[in-house]
Amino acid sequence: MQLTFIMPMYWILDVSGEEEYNEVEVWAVSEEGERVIIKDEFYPEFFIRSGNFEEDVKIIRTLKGVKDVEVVERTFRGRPVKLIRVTTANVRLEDVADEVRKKCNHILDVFQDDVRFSNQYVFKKNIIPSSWTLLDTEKAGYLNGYNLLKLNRLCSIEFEKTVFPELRVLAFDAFFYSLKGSPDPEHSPIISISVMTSENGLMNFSGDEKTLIKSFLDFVKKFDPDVIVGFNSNRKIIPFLVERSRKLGLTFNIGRLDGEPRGSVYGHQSIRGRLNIDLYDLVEESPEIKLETLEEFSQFMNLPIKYDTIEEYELAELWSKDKTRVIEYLGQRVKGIFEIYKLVDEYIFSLSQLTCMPSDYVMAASTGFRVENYLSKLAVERGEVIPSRKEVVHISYPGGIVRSPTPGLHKNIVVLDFRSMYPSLMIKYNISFDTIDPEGPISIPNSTIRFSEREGFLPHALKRLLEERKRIRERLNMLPRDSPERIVLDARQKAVKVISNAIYGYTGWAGARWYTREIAEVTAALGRETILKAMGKAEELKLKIVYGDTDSIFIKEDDRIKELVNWIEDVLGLEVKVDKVYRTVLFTEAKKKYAGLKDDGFIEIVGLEAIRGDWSEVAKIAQREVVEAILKMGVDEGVRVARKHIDNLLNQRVPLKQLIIWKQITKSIEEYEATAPHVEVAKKLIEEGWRIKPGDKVGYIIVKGAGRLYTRVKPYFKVESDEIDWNYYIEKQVLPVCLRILEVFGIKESDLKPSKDLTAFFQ
DNA sequence: TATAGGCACGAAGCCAGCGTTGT
DNA sequence: ACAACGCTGGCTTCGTGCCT
Repeated sequence: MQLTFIMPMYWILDVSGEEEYNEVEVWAVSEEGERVIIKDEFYPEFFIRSGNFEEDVKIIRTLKGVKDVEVVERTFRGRPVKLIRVTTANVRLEDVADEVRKKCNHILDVFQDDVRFSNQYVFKKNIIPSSWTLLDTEKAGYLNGYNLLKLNRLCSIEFEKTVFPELRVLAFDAFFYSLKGSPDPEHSPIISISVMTSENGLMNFSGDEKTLIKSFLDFVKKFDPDVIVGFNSNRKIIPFLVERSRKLGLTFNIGRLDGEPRGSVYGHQSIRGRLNIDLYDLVEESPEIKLETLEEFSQFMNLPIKYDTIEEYELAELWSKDKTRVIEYLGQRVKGIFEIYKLVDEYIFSLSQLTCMPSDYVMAASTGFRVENYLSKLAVERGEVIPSRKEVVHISYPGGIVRSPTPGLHKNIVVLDFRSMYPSLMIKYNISFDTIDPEGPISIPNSTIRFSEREGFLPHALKRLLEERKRIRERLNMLPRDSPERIVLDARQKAVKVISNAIYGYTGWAGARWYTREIAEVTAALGRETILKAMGKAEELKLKIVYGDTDSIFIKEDDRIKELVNWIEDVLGLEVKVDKVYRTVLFTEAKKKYAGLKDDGFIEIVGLEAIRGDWSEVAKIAQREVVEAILKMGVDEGVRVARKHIDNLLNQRVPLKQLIIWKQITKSIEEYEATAPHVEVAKKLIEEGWRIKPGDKVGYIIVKGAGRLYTRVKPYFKVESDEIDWNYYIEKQVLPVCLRILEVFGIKESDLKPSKDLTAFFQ
């Protein structure tokens, strides 16, 4: 019988635990806004497939740390299996698993010994982080001023309550003092820490270092934030503050219980009882943000924050000269961090709910692990055992088809897009690791692989995601534009899309627990078939195809497009939509590069140098203007614009900042086989005390001189204007990118460069 | 603690061919 | 006369960052 008394509802902030003590620690916020710790007992488990159950069970029972042993039924990749379930107590799971591997003689497989304690708990108890949950608890005392509760029973998750609670948010950032090179906690003091909260506004801590740290920590304690948000806090700021505090004999305890932040999985710094969110993680997954700076991120989010940017190399010097300006800039940064956070929190919590990862972890985790967590949760729900992570060799397979574009200008081009092509194909053909069946009724054109009819794990996951997205969007469309619920729902549908779009790629990822190359391969093959069939039909209908890539077709506007769309939906059984219409679109000979003019006058540039992060600003601006001129006015205007930019360089009228070329260091310096300009710059910087790790970007300028390019590069902040090799920027930057566009219209290099007869050039 | 493959394009690296230079 | 040297052009490989 269902009890009807009112049970308190909590929003799950964070789940963590101590495996050795079988103690789970859940931090939550009640509906009334009280912050509580909820403790629960939990015994993690792993599974063994054995060749001799009787004997192995006997041995396992004698092992230290084994609480319970039972033979259970599960499925593994869809097939029923009998497994030994080992429940452990007072030990680390992996230690018991290692012992089992050593002592038992008939082990065929071990499962789930590598699934983290808190994950096991969340999956098994069906707890959804960042969501409202009815909990049956009893009071068990106080801890550091927080009500400590003991969990009796988890009741139910309140899916209907979508709006998140009011959390206390603290944005922060810090500057360190280093005259030369990157700061290091051993020698570089903390200059200043700034914080911003909605209640207290902007605050700054400067002055004596020890006092500064103490007052910052005091403030954190007093304000008691649920969320601490920074930019580059996981990899840089927090580890630095922890180390530096230690050096000064202090403990950087910013958690709700005593202790320092702990380095955790995915490079995340775990702060007890609080969510530690690093916005840099979001920058990394937003390809639109090239330089990955906070300034660029703010701009990308359309925030009207003005930054008086100070770069790292000039910070120390400026600090001695003008402290106010440095503190001012730090304040601008913190404000930016705070404002950005307010725009992305719904998305973060949605991803957290979906993947069942606490929100700070889900931010730090990459796409593959988010997908994997989502699938793992589903697996436990379905009695499917989670495979271990194995090291395998990956052989790549053919992917999508790209059609060569018809070069030139095209008027009125319709872009037809398949809706979620790969997910749809996986659903349509029931493609999954657990449905591969040589005798199965579902055959794949041009392939020997076959699938069974019983709904597979991945199609099930995908259907759930697609239905969820549809449901959310239906609800969303009924709500007023700016309503909080609508914003939450919109964030949620985006999160769902991210996960469902990544499932195909996940199956082809060698690091995945459910890595199944055949699945990815056959899905890609079906994708190729689909687009080829669609293009064939388009041609049959006498439609003019201009270009196509993987799941999109660019077609000259025509009434028969409707017919094509219907045919694709009826015959191929897949959804297509008109994604956009270009009034004019420009193609060169190259694939994956074009520029289109939309009806509203907006110019969309795809793939061209103008949007790449590894070209100088001057070249990017020049190309963008040439493209715009051609699309809006004509080729002559394009030529004029290109000449103007070349002329600017000839007369050295371009600001140094526009000459910087930024390139990423993608691996450790020793691993580079070839000598490259950006690597040489990195080497120089390292010699001078800068720390450069993979993922960092170096900015350089080409200076005058002879020989290889890598002998003529300098870090941008060391270049004097009389050293600049202006000719390089003409010949190797502006000219090639402009010519790439103008060549399509028969313009040659000589048409852009000043001839001996100057009157002809400046006409 | 890397979702996948396809593609363009610059610079380096290598080699053959050829002219110049020094002995 | 001829080896040593250096330049040039053609081709391949490395490296980055984009597209769907």
